[in-house]
Amino acid sequence: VTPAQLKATGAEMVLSNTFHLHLQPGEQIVADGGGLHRFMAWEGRMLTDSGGFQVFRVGDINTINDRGVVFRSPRDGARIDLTPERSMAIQMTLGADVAMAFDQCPPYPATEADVAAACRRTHAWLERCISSHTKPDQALFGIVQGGCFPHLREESARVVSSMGLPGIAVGGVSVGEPAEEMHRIVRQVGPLLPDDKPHYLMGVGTLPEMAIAVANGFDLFDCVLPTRLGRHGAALVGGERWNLKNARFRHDHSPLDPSCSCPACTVHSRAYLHHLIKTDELLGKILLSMHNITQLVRFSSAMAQAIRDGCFAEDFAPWDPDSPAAHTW
RNA sequence: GCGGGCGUAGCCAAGUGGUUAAGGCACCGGAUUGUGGUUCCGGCAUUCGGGGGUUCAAGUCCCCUCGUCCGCC
Repeated sequence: VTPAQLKATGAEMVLSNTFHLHLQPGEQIVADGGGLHRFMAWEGRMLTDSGGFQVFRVGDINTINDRGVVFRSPRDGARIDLTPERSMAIQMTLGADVAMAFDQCPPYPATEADVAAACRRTHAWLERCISSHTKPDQALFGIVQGGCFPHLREESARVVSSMGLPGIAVGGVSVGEPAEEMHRIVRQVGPLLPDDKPHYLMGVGTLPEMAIAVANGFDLFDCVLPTRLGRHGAALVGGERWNLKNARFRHDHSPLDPSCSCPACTVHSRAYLHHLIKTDELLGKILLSMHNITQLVRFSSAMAQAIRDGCFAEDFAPWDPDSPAAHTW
């Protein structure tokens, strides 16, 4: 979607990816283009991921030790050497408003010993990130690890909270663990974080999971889901996922979601969206992505209103007419 | 009229006597959680144009028939 289209959804912040931008086009080109905001013409806030997650996700790691990670570029096989210092340098060059610490995100499942080692390394790397981060107009957030082990989570939350950073993230979730595990971690760790700093839950997620997280003190999220679902033909409607490929939409000329203000819903029909998706038209993916982002923004606004009105809870579902928070939707 | 080729799912097809008839597209579902992004997974022919025969066994061989394409008159 274009920056103007994204702005129209009500979104205020964009996450950009250090790993991918480093591989292509390279951070120097972004800097030469006036920095990330100007390069992509996004006037709102921006955050860059550190690349730590992609290292674990993309695999093909040559070596990983206390110094950093060496792996092969999945794009052209080139050797990539990523350390906390290097990640900070790249992120400072990119110039987002928020940079993320370079962490080690263990896969799921992982042994307690492996997760404990990843925590130690993540904490040591965090100190190096702090030392090498010298861009005063850019915030640096630390990341809590600890997998599914409560005592490791608790220790990591304590260590990361003690660093005096302007924001704290919880990572190592939504990496393939059962949803209940993730909810347990969110409920445990959220309350352990300092009240006066933004809490960022990385990689989450679905609307119900955002509500659980907000109920436990989280403020910030990022997730591929709204756009990935959009690209694959699914729409978030009334708390459900609808697959627009389904034949039931072929003759349905009503609006996708009559209560939604996005272009997909206000100017097009379900039958047309179905047709665009079935014919693999780029416009279908764009419209559904915009719709899904709009739903996320709308859900966030509804949560904020419900908190002000004293009717917010973990099972927040404002689209349900029987919900005490129905008026926020 | 004569000679030859071909008929297998909605489409393109593999199969040349031996367990439950490849595969692809389309179609019908499902999945997707710190962006590897046109992805992944599952379903979809009790039957091979139709009929008869040979054989323990036929999509495969034989006969008839229908359809279709090519060549020659």
